[in-house]
Amino acid sequence: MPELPEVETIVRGLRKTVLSKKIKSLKIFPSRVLHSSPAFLKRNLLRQRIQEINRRGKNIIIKLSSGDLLVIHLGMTGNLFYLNRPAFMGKHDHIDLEFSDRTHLRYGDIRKFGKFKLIKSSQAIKEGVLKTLGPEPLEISRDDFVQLLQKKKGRIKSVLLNQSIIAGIGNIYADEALFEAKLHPLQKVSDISRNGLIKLHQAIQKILRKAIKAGGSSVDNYRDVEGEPGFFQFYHKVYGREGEPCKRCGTKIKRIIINQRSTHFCPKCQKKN
DNA sequence: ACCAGTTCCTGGCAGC
DNA sequence: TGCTGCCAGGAACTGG
Repeated sequence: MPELPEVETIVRGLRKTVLSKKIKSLKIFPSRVLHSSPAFLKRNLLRQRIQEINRRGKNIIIKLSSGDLLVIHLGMTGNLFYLNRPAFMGKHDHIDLEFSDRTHLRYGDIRKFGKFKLIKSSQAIKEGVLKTLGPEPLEISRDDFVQLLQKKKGRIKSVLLNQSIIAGIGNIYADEALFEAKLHPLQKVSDISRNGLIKLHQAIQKILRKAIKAGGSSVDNYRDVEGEPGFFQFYHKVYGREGEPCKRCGTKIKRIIINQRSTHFCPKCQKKN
């Protein structure tokens, strides 16, 4: 499932492969992942150049030469593949952009939880999707992070998953960061000490940086734009390790459900206070 | 205003 | 072998 490190890896891959290319043609297979009509997409994508590729939270933002933005969210199973030769559209492919050098960028999504949307430059500032996102976890300072969380209520795991509080962390990295910071996922944010929040800030940044270096985690079907898997899953200390020994103390890793999400933690290392 | 629960969607897998 | 039913979860939505 693409979270911040996977999306960052994809963005870097896109910069390497499609930056400054010109869109020559496109194929569209309408489905619920398309949040813009085929006619609107055709009108605004054809003959545009890829001017900039950025990430905001888990969103990929492609700026076109017109100034319009292509905003892509990969949901659970979305993918963007760079192809240097034409290929048949797969069962779950929704969009294929062909560039003037005859290479392609293909967007697919098996479970259709993703979003593919074109935003006119004039609407970009008003656009809610990106406006409601919290700060970037790799950019927020220690003190701003502490201040931000101190104002929040609820359990720490739910807060980390809430994109309007902090953007980009999903189920895997929330569990891994909480283990790293030795915080129990059910701990109320208001009960975490200033020192605990500082440790959490460090833990989040450390885990995300390491995961980006590893090209993300390929637990399900995640692949980068060139089809390569990430390898951070080999460094997971709690996620997907229910019943296995904690790498720190040997206690069996526990799995519970919080917000309908599996949550993995070490009951000995991560105590509630 | 806030929080918990429900829904969308499909492939993979366990169990019979 | 083939069928059924459950599970994975990001985010929008609903109901209390």
